[in-house]
Amino acid sequence: MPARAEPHRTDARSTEARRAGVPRAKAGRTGETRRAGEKGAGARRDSPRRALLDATIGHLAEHGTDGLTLRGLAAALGTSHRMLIYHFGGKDQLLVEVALEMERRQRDAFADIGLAPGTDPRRAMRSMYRQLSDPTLTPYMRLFFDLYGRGLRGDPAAGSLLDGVVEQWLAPLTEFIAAQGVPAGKAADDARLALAVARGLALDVLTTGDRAAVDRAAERFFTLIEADWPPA
Amino acid sequence: MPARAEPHRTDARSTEARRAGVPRAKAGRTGETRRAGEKGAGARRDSPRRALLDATIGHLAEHGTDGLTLRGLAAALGTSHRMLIYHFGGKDQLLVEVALEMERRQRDAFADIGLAPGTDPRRAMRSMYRQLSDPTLTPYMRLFFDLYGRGLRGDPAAGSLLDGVVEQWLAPLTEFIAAQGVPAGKAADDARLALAVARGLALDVLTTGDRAAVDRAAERFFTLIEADWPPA
DNA sequence: GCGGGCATGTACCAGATGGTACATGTACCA
DNA sequence: TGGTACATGTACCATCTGGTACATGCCCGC
Repeated sequence: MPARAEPHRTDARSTEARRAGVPRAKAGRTGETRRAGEKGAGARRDSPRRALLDATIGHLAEHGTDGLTLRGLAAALGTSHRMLIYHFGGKDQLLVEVALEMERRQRDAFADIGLAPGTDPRRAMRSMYRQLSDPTLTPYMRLFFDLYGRGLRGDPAAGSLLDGVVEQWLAPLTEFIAAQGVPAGKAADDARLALAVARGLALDVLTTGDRAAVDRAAERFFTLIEADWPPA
Repeated sequence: MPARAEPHRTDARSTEARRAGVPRAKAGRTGETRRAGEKGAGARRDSPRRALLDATIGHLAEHGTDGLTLRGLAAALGTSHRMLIYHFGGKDQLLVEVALEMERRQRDAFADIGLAPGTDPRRAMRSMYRQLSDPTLTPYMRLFFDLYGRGLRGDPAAGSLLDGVVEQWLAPLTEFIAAQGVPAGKAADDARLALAVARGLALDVLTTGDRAAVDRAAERFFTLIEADWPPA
């Protein structure tokens, strides 16, 4: 009976709790149960693992996923690479988890963005844009495109990010646009276009850093598309 | 006097000649001249190197830059990793060269796209779009975003690609739009917007593969922006 | 026909990497 | 108080990586 039995059960449902410090143990559970084991069927909690994941995302947002090594990451987070393997099962699975979490955050971001019906669409659109282009998010945007690229490249670890990256945004956008009185088919096309604009401009600002110019281009888009909507 | 003196002079100006087979020697020149040397000041020609570079780009377009290893690449191209180091000086420099070449191709692509003045702008715009969205280019598009991501991530090797990715396209686009009678400032904003649309839709089609939907979204953009142009 | 320089192959190396083995610390529950 | 399961630290290892050393093939100009 070798091996110690370790966690990384990939249940990871956890209820928020961002902004954690690194781990430094205390409570929580996990349970790798590598080959045999598989006891303790519970879905207790997470905590060192959760903190590690958040810290990892923070680190990747800052430094990118490119030269990622378990040792380097661990050193930056104040752990040992042993712990990363312990909690996540390995490098690839860590990245999978990161991609999943990023996807989750994207979804949450959209939920928070407030498409409350009834608000002035002109206002709503611009407030949406303002929230998405918040400079605070820049590192995460970069990480988003980093993982996006990985997924495009075929990296299965980042694949999960790609799954809903277009469709998931299309649905609410289409709904919003249709609510402005635009016929269904046209609304769907407009939504796809709007998403492309958002992604394209995000790339632009990440590349050039010229926020003012990008803002102007966005404003042009809003103007163009509003002009096409039926008058309220 | 150790070392054999090898090429990778990074002159690489070469006059086209795409579609070469792998190398398999024959003529050409290069000349690494690592530490001392530096003799033969000429800018003779290229050929094994050129072929290697083209083949590398082909391979990267297919497999991405992610797990790239000199040995793996060399095996795929039918050479030894020794030769890649010989001709390019090392892995990083190879990637730099790839990025530079991709940037060159982008520029050429734009030049070929025919913004001949006098042609019907409605036609010109759509022909531009058709050329850029040619399915044959898909792998190269993917590689483009792959390198783009690397650059965003701070990889100095891919940095050269990033330098002009936005501005270089903005200039001719602005010119084209201004030629439709749009005032200068607005034309610049429209150009930036159009570029964002192009990049965003390209990402979309790479992700979803739904060419028809993307074409419809593009068409929506053309319609919107044309409606805003002064009548001919 | 021969010499020099480009091109290539073979062998090798030091370093880093992901992962494993094993010993141990620690908190909670019975 | 003792046990059980999670958490962590210390070594260690096989493998692979980029890069180097060195010998040699091969073409072209003299």
